[in-house]
Amino acid sequence: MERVAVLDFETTGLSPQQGDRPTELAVTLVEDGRIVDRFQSLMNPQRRIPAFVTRLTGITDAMVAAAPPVGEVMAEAARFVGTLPVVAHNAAFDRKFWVHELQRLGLPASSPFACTMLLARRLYPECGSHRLGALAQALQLPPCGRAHRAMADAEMAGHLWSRIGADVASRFGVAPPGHALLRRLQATPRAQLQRCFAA
DNA sequence: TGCCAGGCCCTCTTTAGGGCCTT
Repeated sequence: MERVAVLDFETTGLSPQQGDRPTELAVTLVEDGRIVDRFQSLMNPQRRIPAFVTRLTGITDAMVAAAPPVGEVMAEAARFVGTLPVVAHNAAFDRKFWVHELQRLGLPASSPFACTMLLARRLYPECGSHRLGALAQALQLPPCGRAHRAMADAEMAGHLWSRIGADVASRFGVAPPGHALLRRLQATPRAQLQRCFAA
């Protein structure tokens, strides 16, 4: 499979439009089913992290106080990702923070995003939950450490992306599918999947 | 403590409502 950048944000909340900002970003570069490179950094959001988010992620105000500012980390991450296509779990969430922060810096943010959650809903409807951790358990993906930390989740999503590619290749009898084909698949109603690959 | 937003998907739908998923 082609090289992609799988990313995961930890943030102060759900909406950059409401003032929420990233506290941590991890990126794994995945190629042919393997993680070939990694980027990770905490960042200082310059606002308090809600208590329930700290309970969820383990990331505290003290941890990010000593971290570089968001803009510095995002610029470095953008260089690391370059022109690679991007993958994330529930990509709509990560994409809005990626675009919002890069636009603040005046940097381009036009990378296409593929979503492992939308793909998993189509490919694994028998899974009761399509949360990242539940999918990793159901599909017996390799263990990745503490959930809800950026690198663990980026690695987990990378393994899920590789598994999805392998399953699409075997289920539909196609060569290892690329990012563009899987983006087309994630936007195709389940009942039309066979037609998608026959095209 | 649990909410915030927003896109997707399913159904008791389609001129809508509610659950899932991300932090």
